[in-house]
Amino acid sequence: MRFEAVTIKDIARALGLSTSTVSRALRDSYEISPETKKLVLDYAEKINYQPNPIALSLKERRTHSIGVIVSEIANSFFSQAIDGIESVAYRNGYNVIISQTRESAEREQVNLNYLTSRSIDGLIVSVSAETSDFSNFRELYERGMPIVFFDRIAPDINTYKITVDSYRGAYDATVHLIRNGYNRIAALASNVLLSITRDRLAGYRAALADHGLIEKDEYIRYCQHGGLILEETDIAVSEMLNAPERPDAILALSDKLTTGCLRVLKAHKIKVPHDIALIGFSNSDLTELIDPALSIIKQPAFDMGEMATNSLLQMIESKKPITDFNTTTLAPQLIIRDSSQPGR
Amino acid sequence: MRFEAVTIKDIARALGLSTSTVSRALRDSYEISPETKKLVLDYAEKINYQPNPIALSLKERRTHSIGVIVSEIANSFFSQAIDGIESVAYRNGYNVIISQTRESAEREQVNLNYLTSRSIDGLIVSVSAETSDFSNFRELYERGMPIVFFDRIAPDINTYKITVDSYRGAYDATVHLIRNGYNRIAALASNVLLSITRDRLAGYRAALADHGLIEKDEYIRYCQHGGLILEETDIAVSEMLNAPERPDAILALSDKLTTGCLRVLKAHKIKVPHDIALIGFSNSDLTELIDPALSIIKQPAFDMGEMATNSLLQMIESKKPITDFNTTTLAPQLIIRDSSQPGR
DNA sequence: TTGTAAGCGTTATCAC
DNA sequence: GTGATAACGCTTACAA
Repeated sequence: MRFEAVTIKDIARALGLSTSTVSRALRDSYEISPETKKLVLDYAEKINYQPNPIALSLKERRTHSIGVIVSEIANSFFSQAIDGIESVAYRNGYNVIISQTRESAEREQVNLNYLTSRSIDGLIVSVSAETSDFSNFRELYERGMPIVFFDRIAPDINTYKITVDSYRGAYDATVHLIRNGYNRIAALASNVLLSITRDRLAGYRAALADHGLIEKDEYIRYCQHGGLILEETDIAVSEMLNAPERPDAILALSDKLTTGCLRVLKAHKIKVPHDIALIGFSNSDLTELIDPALSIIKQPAFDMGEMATNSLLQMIESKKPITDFNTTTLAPQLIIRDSSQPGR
Repeated sequence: MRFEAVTIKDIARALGLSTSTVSRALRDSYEISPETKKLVLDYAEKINYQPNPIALSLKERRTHSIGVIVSEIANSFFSQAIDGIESVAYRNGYNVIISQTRESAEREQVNLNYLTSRSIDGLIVSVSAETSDFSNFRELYERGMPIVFFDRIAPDINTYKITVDSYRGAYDATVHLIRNGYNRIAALASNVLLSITRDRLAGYRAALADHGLIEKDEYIRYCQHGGLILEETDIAVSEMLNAPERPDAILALSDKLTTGCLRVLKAHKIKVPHDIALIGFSNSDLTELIDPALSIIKQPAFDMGEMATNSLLQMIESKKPITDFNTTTLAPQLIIRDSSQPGR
């Protein structure tokens, strides 16, 4: 099965011209006479000529494609971010090539090799939960591949980064819990390797300290696979519940963990917020419909995708190398609903 | 900013060989002596040679990329389907290029032009809600581009199609409502142009007829943009509520419409299922957490993505043209929870 | 104003 | 066993 294509050569042959004349006529070059132009243009139109982007890519050494690496497409945060990426790419004539790591560093590496080797002009990445070694990204970057990180960033690579103020999001959410009278606040965290896990935990800890609460090890539980497996979340939450002093509130530090935590609590017949309050990072559109209406820290995912893409395109299209990179830190949105307030 | 690449030429020059020898050595050709092979392979390894996929594409006239056109990425059903598509593509060494129509036929057309002209080997499509004219797809298809449709299909194009039995899904859900004592059942539908809208409505109507219930025009409302705009859903649901005899149950015919309908009902302070029962098509993971736990018709989105991609790859890689296409119809899953049962 | 030829990176065909 | 050359589709010096 093959897609049969019309080429410049076909036009040239049909019209008794050379390929270069046809090429120039198609690009409306000043060197070509109006008559020839019209002739070529009309004929091209007639036989529905479409330039071959592959040939152009080979010549121009750019593909007008950008690669995207995320852990999981079917996830509110990432699908919203990809939505933003696609929007900007579309407006600028770029294709978006998607791949997912499923939180595996190994798969991330394979995807990286696969996407690069010049079939893309640039890369937008949110690293996998397992990634501890960023040398592959660094190496690629140093060899000239424009890369922008968003959300889960590579700390030591000097390029554009789009993040939200995770520290503040966790801090504010924790303070909100404290103000509502909770003082045995647990944190359900993703993989400790992730930049965002560390930032969010730092915010949580700072809020506790600022309010004279003592941080307890048994109140912090990690999920290596970011809650991709519900069982993992189940174990983590169960451990919290079995702590000598059961927590009275839980702060969940990622999308999957927030809803996963609620699922586990419901399975244990624990009422939220009556028995335990819950607040967490989430980007689902449905959190307000949930029972109880979930208090969340929401990230501007769509905007992050847009901004990451704008920065990337700037890097790709800049003539001179960019050295002055900045990290854009967006504000998370704290949305208080029922799950984190006593008496609801 | 440019990605500097190592080519076969560089290797040839460095080793004092010809490019053809290097090429053959790299592909482990029997014509090349073991010593030369080792020399080339070692050097290629050392300088991290990666073949240029663009050059290969030009030569082989295939890109190992497949295009995907959906209405919206940030939608449970589509993101799960894309997940399935990416999985199969990844296993088979294909890239996935995503674009979204946002339910606009015009944008669909632009994306189509943009993706095709041979920068992809095949296309997976779920048409936009607005699409009434399939001639662009047909033309492209007849010119040799492999296309597979899923979910929202083009009825008259003879190729692989992956759908769910929408008729049955709607039929069974309606019967379920009837058996639970509801007899003023309304249907909240997406754009009437869509194949799935018509199929689902047909199932709904058949169930009513089979149980001696009379279909009423005022119980059927359409949303032109598939509920992409909440306002549209609000108007449709409000009209239903204002019918001379208010419906006692609503069947929502798409993902966005199901949750949108619940949102509107809640805004109107209408209790589900006490005042009005609700069941609808949905692929969200969170429906069981919603208040009330939503009864849904779920589509095997991930599987559909996988199957669509398998069929497409078969078309792409088949030597002889395929003529014997089949339409795969998967069973929807009816999940009964609280929103559609009286006394819950 | 138009044509010729080289080049983008690779492989297939033909020579030697 | 290895090398030259042409070709994939297109653009662009350079010639005419």
